[in-house]
Order: sequence, then C-alpha cells, then structure tokens
Amino acid sequence: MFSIGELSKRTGVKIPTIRYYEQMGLIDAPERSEGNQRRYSKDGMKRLSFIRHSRELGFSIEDIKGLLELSQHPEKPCNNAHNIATRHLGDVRARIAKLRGLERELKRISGCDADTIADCAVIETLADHSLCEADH
Amino acid sequence: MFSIGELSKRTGVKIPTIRYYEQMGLIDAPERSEGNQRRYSKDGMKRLSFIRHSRELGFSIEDIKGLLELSQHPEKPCNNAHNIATRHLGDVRARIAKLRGLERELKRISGCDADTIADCAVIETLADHSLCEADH
DNA sequence: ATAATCCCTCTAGAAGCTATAGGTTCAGGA
DNA sequence: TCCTGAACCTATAGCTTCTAGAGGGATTAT
Repeated sequence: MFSIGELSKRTGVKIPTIRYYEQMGLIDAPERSEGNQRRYSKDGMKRLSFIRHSRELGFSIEDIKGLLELSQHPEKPCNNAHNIATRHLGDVRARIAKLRGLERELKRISGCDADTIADCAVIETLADHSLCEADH
Repeated sequence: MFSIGELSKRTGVKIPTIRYYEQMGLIDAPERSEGNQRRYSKDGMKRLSFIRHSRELGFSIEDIKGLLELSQHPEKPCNNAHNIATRHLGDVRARIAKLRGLERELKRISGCDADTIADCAVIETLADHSLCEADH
C-alpha cells in the first residue's frame, strides 16, 4: 500500500494527473486511509504504468480506456487492440506528413537573408498567399 | 466594407474564430453598423489573411502578434522575424522527431499477429515498459 | 506535542477554437 | 411599409489533457 505521492514517484505520473485519471474513470477510486487519503495497491500501480506508457505513445484517454478494458480479458481476441494501434499509427503518420510540409515551408522562408522587414521573405510569405510554394 | 460573414467566406476563417481573434487582440475591433454589427475594411481582410496563413504554418497566437507588429514596420530590421520563424522551425522539427519515434514503436507493436490478448504485442508492450525498444 | 511534509477538495487556467442560447438587425420581396 | 428568413449580436460553456493554486486536514518524525 502506498500513498499518492509514492505512486507518483514510482510511476512518474504527477499527483494531480493521477487524481485526474481517477476522475476520468481510467483508474478505480482506491481505498482510503482513516484520514481519507488514497492508498494504492500494486495492481493500481501496474494499471497506472500501463496508462503512462500508453500516453507516452500518444494514445488518447478514450483509446486507453479501450486498451485497458481489453487487457483485462487475456482470453479474448486482440483484433480490437490492433485496430486501435493501427488507427493511431495512421494518425501519427498523418501528423508527420503535415509537419514535414510545414518544415519545408518554414525552412524556405527562414532562410531569407534580407535586412529589413520590407524585403523579408518571412513577412512577405505570410502576407501574400500566392507566394507560398506548398499548396496548404 | 463587408460583414463578418463576408470576411469569413473570403478568408476561410470561421465567424466565431474571427471574433475570438478580436478578443485576443490579434485584430482591431472594427467599425460597427448602426445596428452594432461589425464592418470590415480591406485592410482588416489583409490582416486576417496574414493571421490565417500564419496559423496554417503553425505559429502560435503570441508569435503571430509579434509577426504582425513587425509587418507594420517595413523599415525595421527583420532579425526578429527570422528568430520567430527559426524557433518555430526548431519546434516543428522536434515534434517530427518525437512522432517518428512513436511511429517506429507503433509500427512494431501493431505488426503483432497474435490471436488473443494474452499474446498480443500491443497490450504486452503497454503493460511492461521493459519490453519497449525505444527508450522514451 | 509540534513542526514539516504530505494529502484533501474545489476551482480556474492554459491553447485555440467551437457550439449553444436567447435575442437583435438586415435585406429583399409582397 | 411590413414581413420573413438569414445573418448578426453577446455571453457562456465545452473540448483535451493536464497543471496550479487556495484553504484546510492528515501523517510522520523528532
């Protein structure tokens, strides 16, 4: 049994975040001490680690709810887990593609070597859509 | 002079967003009709286009404030504009790098061909940090 | 017993919008 | 001129994932 502070240290999830996850229904409300303080079990810690790891991989709270639910049923088929992961992979790839476009454009405009705003490619580009290379 | 609806159509910025920008101090409060409705000038439209374009490139509201301020002073040096753009480019690159890491990991785990949760790499990975390849 | 540290709940804020409610104004036709 | 329907107004709340603060109680170590 450990306190929320202990749990926080061991999992690397900040205290208010743990309480937030409880509120969002990602983790069960744990037992309480006589003085009403949260007391977590090892299982609680495992669950929180799962959540933390999932967040690090960028899964949304909703997705994590699904994944946690699945993880409770080892005998079930895992298509759903694959679906969630694959969809998320798609999202990540889309974001990468978008950012690559931005990167290209930003690289171009920030390479400007003008001295004054009047000739600056950064400002010029932002002010005039037609100067833009990429069609975003 | 056009109404907010016209402005919205011409710039592609949604009406509530225009009002939000006004509130955030990105655009000046425009003149009003006798009945208190907003009436924009061509200058107002140019400014909003600048903002829209900047947002498309991912600049924050604060950055855009700076860029707009600079764009008003064509005679001034443009180091600041370059600084803002270069910093933002750095941000974008950092995000790309992070997402690439996620992509690699997600690709690995969603390639799992297990049938049940018990053997599923997705769930397994999330549950056990030590199985993780990348050191995120 | 007391001080230091921890924990509690509740609320608000951050970013950048979007949506809704309840009401007013405008533009065009009869 | 009146009417209708579309467009507009303000104010407020919601989205997502936390994070920070206020004001007060619990625990732990000495």
